[in-house]
Amino acid sequence: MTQPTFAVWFRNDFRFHDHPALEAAWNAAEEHDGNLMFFFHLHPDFQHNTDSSNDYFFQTAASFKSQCEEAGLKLHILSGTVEEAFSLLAERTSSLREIFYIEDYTPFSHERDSEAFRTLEKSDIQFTSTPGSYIHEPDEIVKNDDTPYKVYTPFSRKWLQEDKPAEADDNHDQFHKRYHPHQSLSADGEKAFEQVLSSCSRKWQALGEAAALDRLEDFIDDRIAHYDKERDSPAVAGTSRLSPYIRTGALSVRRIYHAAADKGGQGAETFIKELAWRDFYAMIMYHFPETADQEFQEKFRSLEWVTSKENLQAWQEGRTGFPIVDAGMRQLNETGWMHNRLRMITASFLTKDYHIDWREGEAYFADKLIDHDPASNVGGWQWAASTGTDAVPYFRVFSPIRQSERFDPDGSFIRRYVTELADVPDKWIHEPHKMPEEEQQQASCTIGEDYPEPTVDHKLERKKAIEMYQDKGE
DNA sequence: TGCCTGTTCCC
DNA sequence: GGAACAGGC
Repeated sequence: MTQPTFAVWFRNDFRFHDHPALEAAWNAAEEHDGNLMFFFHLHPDFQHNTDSSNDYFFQTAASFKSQCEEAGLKLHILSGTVEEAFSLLAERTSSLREIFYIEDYTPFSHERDSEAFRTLEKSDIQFTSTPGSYIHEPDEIVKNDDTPYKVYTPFSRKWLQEDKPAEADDNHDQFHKRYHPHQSLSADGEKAFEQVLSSCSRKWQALGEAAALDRLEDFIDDRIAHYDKERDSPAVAGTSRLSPYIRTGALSVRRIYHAAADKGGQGAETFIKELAWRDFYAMIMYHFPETADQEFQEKFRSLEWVTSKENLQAWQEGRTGFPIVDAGMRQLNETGWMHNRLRMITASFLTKDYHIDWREGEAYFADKLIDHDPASNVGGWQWAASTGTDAVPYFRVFSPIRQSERFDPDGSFIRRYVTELADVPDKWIHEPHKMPEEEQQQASCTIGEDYPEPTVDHKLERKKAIEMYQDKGE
């Protein structure tokens, strides 16, 4: 009799530590004297866009594939539509009994998973999900009347009180015992994956699980103690920089939580609240999936956004004429990551100064951010656009100049990314267009040539923005 | 985790 | 002319 096969479907969880689906598959294989198998499905929706977000994701997947191979295991790659991929999987793996995966709650994932279930519903192959992508799953933290929270602060209070899940057992050093080297499951899949990788041309430092665990250790040992004081200065490496690992699953958020909680202190407490924000936005998107592309506040669904290709492009390329905005956008374009303070500033600028639809900004961030998380990205954009739940009130408009003075006082962050302003004196770094001609010459920076004039009048646009929201009946 | 403006009080 | 504060958007 053939041994049953227990598969793990890796999706955005490229790790061995704290992987409950792996643990469950391992336990099932042990119990039934079966085999383990791993696979990843290269979804066609992602295959043709290799902007930095997907580039980073696929290269992490590739590094995990190598990590598996080094451990004597194999990560099979399936390609094609979900239906094609899972039909092929069932056809080629006659002993397949159960597929384990970590639950992911975005509308996209939900749709993809349903398609997979439908494809195999007539077979006797089971799907089994486990938690593992969040500290508390989206349906776990609810109000006393069982309805979902809509405001972060009360949510976070409840979130902080709850017992936290323990980590899954990690038996990966034993996996090879239950792994039988199958032939390549799908030559097409392997080929498609190679093809995608060949168009991923960026060089990333420190990809994958081992690097992620190292960075976590550095953060906990050296930086978390000052996190509360330094996280708002983009010029200082004060944030954890763990988000790309969270997004790819190279690092478990539950591992991060326990490491931070064990360390303790004010910095750790502030940091842990940021982990709660991630759960909060995942929870919002789970309960209100339509807010992935519609305003949470219904009265703002009819806002009349301005269409301006020119301004959108200026924002994307970091030539708005507002140094802090341009520095943030250039950091995103160059590194695939942006400091959170700057995400707020650039998002506020796009929506409140250019009056451009937040969905434009959200889509751009989704393509670029190596830590792109759909729920947090939409949540952050709707926060900045004042259309979200618990969003910034529409009349609290960020001033790109005041924010710059407060969070990059000596302009060192600006100078790092907007190099044409490198020699501009501190006095003018936040508003270089006010610099007298003589000083422009000394700084080798002629405004209007080397660096743009401000593309809009902030004071005026602020007023227009407030009126635009006010008209929607407050 | 907003910013501006106007007022008062003091120097 | 600036600090401190209140109120409005």
